[in-house]
Amino acid sequence: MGTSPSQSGIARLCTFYRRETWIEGRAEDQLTDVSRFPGMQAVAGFPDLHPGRFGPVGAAFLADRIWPQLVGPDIGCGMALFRLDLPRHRLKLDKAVRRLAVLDAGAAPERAVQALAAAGLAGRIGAAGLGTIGGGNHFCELQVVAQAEPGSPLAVGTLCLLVHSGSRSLGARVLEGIGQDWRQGFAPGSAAARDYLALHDLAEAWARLNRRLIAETAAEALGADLDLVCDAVHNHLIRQGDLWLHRKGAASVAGGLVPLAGSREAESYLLATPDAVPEALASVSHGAGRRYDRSAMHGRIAKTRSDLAALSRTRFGGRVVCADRDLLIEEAGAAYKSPAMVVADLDHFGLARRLAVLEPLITWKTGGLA
DNA sequence: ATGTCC
Repeated sequence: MGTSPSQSGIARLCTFYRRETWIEGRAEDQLTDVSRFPGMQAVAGFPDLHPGRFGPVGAAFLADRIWPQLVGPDIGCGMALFRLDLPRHRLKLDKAVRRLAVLDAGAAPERAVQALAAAGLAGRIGAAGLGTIGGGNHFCELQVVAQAEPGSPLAVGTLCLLVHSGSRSLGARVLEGIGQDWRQGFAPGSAAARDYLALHDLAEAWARLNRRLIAETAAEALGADLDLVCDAVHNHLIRQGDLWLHRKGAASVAGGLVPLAGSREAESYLLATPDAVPEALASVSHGAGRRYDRSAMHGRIAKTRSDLAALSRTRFGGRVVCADRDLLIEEAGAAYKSPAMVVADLDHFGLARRLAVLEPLITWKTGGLA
């Protein structure tokens, strides 16, 4: 673990990647910048660290103030893994792709309203948009367990759904709606902080519900029952005594199990997360981390028919459904680092242990024209 | 990240 010398008034900064792990310099600069925010107590950087708009992604920040930009616009975004009771031999890939097209419409309105009420959120936040995946790096992926370690809750051959999504336009509206004052952070107890926290908590609850409804919609389309294995939020804010823990692209280990997303060309992982290293701020990586930003990918992959066709098939024999050609290129497997290296780093520092390896079968981004 | 910006 890399640790900066701690002095009075300077945050403790710990990084959890080995020397041989490539981290973009600009992301490390952002991590240092944030560690110098007034009142910052501790910062943890993980091996999927990469640059973001307001600060690094793949990090956790403990502060005596509330910094909405360190959570970002997609409040409550997270990764949820579900087990399906569908036997693999009954899965017909192309038929499943056709059936999953219902994902573009989101959850049925009656179901969305009912789920919102059951979650105690009726009248506090809208049901519109529930069950929609969104854009960017979000997806709903059908996976199969390829390897399982002792203690894994998932057996080899089990079909799963991994859902990566958040609060859609709700979280973005929260960040935009609080004006520009947030650039200096909010003092806890201030009216601004209370307003932000109330909306933040709603957006986080909505996002968790959103992931479940996406998975339920997909499972129903496949004729399968499902049960939740784990759901780990990675963009949020949570109180820790007198301090505030901000996570940006860093998964909470509160549930003891965390899904770590691979890419279209790399396996995902189920991790056991013991929370035994206080400097890691009860957080781990949530994915492989970007190697190339979105614009750089357009310079690396041509928008030819054959290149786009290649991106729609994976080395696992799977399918990628993404009618938005730009997004397909921006989210190509080549845009991401190796999740195996990320997991190796987390294991090296005692933050996570590999329980299962999952291969992608169908990645659903968007079937409609964007 | 955004029924987003060009």
